[in-house]
Amino acid sequence: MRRFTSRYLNKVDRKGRVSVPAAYRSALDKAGATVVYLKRNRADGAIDGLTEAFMDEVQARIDALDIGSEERASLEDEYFAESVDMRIDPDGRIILSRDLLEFAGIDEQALFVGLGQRFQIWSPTAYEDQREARAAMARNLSLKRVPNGEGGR
Amino acid sequence: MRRFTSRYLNKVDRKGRVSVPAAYRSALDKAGATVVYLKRNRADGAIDGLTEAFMDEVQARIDALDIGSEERASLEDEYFAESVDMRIDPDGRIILSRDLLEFAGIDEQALFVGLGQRFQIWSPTAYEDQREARAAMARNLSLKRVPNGEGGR
DNA sequence: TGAATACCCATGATATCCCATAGCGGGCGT
DNA sequence: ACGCCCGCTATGGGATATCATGGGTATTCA
Repeated sequence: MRRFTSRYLNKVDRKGRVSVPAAYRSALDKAGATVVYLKRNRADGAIDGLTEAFMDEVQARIDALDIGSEERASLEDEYFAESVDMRIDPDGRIILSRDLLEFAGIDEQALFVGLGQRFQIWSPTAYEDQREARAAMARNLSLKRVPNGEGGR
Repeated sequence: MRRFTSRYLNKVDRKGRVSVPAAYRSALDKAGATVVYLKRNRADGAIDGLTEAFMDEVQARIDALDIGSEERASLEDEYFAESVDMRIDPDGRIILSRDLLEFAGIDEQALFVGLGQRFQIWSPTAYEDQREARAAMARNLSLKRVPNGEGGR
């Protein structure tokens, strides 16, 4: 599996553990990653699952900015302070801290949603609430071709 | 872990000791660092935790400036004169001097904020006060691709 | 000699690891 | 084409290691 697709509804046990869907784990293995970055996404209230490779790219772009600039500080805060790096345990699970569970409104069940390069973890009800809006927007959008020399990686 | 992420709220005991979050210690080990530089950050009132590698990058940028320029002298002062190097004790703690505690307005609790290559130590209330401003700025920024041959290290 | 610092140990809470089990699906052979 | 068997996945529980924190004691330096 090369990218994150489909949806998986998994249980959160009372220790806060959730199984990462096997398909996602295989996508992560492919990238040589044993860690996942979980980031609060304040735009939609979900938890973003990001790969090490993605964070490396973010890091590279931030490193290119001026040290001491407010611009750099705010981006560092947005990407790193809002993220947690999680190891996937031997059984394929991660732990969602009380903090993250509360942020995303997750209690018993966590919905994994594959979005290609990244995935999200939602409270099932919260996802349902915004799903129609996303679908409606997608119906009115088309995918433009990438101009030469851009859209890297 | 390879970088500083997330936030950790730790207690400052009456000797001025604070535990460095285990994840940060492992990031420091990974970088082969035994010392951390603590620097008063006069721009935002927090304490910067900087690695040897980060200081090397600062040094490189300063070395590129004109020798004898006021600009260079003031940046040297800001980055080197303001920094103290801290040893981490066998239990994973550092001591924040009365001086530093006062500068950052920290009393009982110290908030560690991971910012990728560096971290900061804040008074929880002071951090809260400026957090929204940083978030707002981040929302209006995007991370541009690093042009070839730049943004190195 | 006194204050600040370094080092040692103790403790509760939490996370990490290990093992066990149930259920589903795929593959295989007949 | 059908059914059986095996392996993997998701999930639960218990044992173990690690972490943050507190206190005590030695040591250093002025």
